[in-house]
Amino acid sequence: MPELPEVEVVRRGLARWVLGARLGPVEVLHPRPVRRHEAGPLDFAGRLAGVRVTDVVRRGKFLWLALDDGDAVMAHLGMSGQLLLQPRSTPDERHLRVRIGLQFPADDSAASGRELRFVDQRMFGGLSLEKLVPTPDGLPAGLGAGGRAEPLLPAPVLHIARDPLDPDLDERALIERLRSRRTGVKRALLDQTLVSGVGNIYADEALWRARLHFARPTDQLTRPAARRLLDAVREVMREALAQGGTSFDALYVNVNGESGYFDRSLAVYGQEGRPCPRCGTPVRRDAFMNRSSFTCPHCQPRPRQGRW
DNA sequence: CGCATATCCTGACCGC
DNA sequence: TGCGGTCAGGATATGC
Repeated sequence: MPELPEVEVVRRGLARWVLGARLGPVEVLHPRPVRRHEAGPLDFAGRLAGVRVTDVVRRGKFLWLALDDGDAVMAHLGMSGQLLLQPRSTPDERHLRVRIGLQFPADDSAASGRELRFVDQRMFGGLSLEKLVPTPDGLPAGLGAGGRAEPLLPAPVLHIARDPLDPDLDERALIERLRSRRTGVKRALLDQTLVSGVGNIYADEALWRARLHFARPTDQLTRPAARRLLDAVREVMREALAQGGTSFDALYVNVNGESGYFDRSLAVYGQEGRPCPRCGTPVRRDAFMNRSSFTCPHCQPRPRQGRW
């Protein structure tokens, strides 16, 4: 499942290869992934044709192509979304949903002859055309190509909080907001309006590193504990990015949540019954929020009055 | 308002 | 072989 590190790998790939390209023609093969576009798939395709990509920006799990007409193509990969830069001759993927033609300013671009494909089996994700608006705090919206600070963000991203890798994240304020919540710490981590980019996998991995149980009430967290948790989130995301990012030089942009990182480096997520890498106690799985949470029962003891 | 939960969606997998 | 049930979970709408 694509969380922040996987989306960042895609952003880097796109920034490298799609910057400056003109979009079009656009073909929507399934209406659901463009459901956010009120005027419908045909309008979506028509409006994209001819615009030029000026930057590729990310906040949390949201990604957008800034366009030279002041709008942006916003993308969310949901659970199974992929953005692929494929040769036009490559046969359509089984779950190809949107095809976006690319015209490059120079014929010698390594990406010439390729098109951008949105592939998504389960269609929780999608693409939409959005207005770019200033951030409420006046700080940059996110980082684009070459580390450029972009001042604008798509309107639907306004309520999405800064992510742990954002240099403008106000960590002190976040810690106080976290501690003022009346819920369990994992629920808070997954709340994209508090801090963005964290999904089920990195939440479990960070909680394990910080030795916190997911049901620990947020208002019981000391400031140092909250700080350790945020550091753990950043650390696990940076490590994942380093491993997942090994192939972003290749002319191929891919995310399917099954990079080598997933197989090799997860301490607890998906590891039910396997030994905790720290103490050897078998990892435990609990149902939580209609999904699973993985913990080491020894390193992360359940609080007496936990909030699931 | 803050917090919790139902919903969307497809395909792999399992037991019968 | 087929069938029904379960599971995966990010964002959002709705409920309390």
